[in-house]
Amino acid sequence: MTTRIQKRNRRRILDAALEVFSAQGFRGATLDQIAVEAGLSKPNLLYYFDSKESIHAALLGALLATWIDPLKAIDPAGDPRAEIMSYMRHKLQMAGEFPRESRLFANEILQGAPRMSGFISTDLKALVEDRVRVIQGWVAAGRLAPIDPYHLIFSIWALTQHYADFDAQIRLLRDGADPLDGAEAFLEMLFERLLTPVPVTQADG
Amino acid sequence: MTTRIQKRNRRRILDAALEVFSAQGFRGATLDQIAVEAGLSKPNLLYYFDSKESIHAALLGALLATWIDPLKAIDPAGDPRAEIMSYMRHKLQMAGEFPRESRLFANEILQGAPRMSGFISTDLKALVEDRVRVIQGWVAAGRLAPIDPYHLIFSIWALTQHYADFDAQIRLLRDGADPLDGAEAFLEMLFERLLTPVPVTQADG
DNA sequence: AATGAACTTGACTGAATGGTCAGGCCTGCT
DNA sequence: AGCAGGCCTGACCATTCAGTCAAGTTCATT
Repeated sequence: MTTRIQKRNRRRILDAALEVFSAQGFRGATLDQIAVEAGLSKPNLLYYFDSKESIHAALLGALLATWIDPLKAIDPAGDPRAEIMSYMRHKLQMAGEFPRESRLFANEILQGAPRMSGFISTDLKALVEDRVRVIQGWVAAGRLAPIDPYHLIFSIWALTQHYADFDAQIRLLRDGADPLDGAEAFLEMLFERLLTPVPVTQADG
Repeated sequence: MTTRIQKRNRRRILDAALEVFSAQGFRGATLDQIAVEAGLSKPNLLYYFDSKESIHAALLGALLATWIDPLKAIDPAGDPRAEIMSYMRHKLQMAGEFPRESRLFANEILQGAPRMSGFISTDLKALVEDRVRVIQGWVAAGRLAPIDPYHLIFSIWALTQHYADFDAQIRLLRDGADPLDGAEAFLEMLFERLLTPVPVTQADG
């Protein structure tokens, strides 16, 4: 069983580790940094977790569920455009609320997903393929303008996570302003137009 | 002056270092890895470069110019939509041709741009601000539908670099298919629609 | 062929870092 | 209060890694 102290310290460690891993990557992070950030001694860290690796694994494990939930929430019976817009909004909100998690994930993928390829090529792949089929179904039923479902999903990921992952760059370019300023309105417009079939004009014909 | 051998070995080292740094990040990369990849001994690496840091600096330095060139190439006198589409296409092509450079850059920004904040907050910032003004000028002149110039630029960066930076994930999700398959057509459509003003329909009024 | 400069390397050093361990300190329970 | 188990730590170890160096080899030039 887990005691009160265990709960508190595990939480502290994971929070500190998220801070450090997301900012430095796995190899760049050190147990000493995490220990300082957590306000614990290094041996005490290793009392609660077997190794640096296992702290990282715990973080990734916790991340996976939260990461794919919004994609699951897409309702095949709902209005196609509304469902996709809602998914995009949800992802953008997560980029704002959990930027460290986003960067942890980005670090992992950038390095070739060494500790996540299993999850990606099984669970995530199955889910994405399912959602791809949902979107294809919408298109086939004439409820959505023809679109490549994979690239639609990738574009939502790219555009929303960019605000968390490239936060440092955006801040430097915009005098420290919150990177998400104006992002929602912009993405709203972007996806609204992307999902709206363009009327054929005489000029094109 | 630089000899034939110097030229060859410096090139080998930088190429090997790009391979390793882009895949492992600065701290994750080791001089031994780079030495093996370059087919040289570690002390020999340090005969050509002062330190690990200076190899990295050389790579970033070389990257900067190539990185901002396309943005410079946007012509204020050209057709707004054509110029922006051309910029997007150029960036996408770079993601395909220089994915390692893109990941090197992504690694750097993810870690908070510790070695690039100077460049970003001066040169790049000035250039981006200039291009923002160009786009605002186009909008003011009625040559382009109203749009937030910053987010337009960010969206081009996000969408194109995603294919290089998240290459591993996309490959795992699409059975190893080239991530760029279909990307150009998709982005073409996306930005075409984004930059095309939507006609007002009766349903909205 | 001779010579000096450019190039190369095995063997090394010191610092950083993940992890161990013996022993001490709390905390909750009786 | 006493005590058993959970909690914590200083000191330590082994490994990794950036960087050094003295000594050798190759190259261009004459």
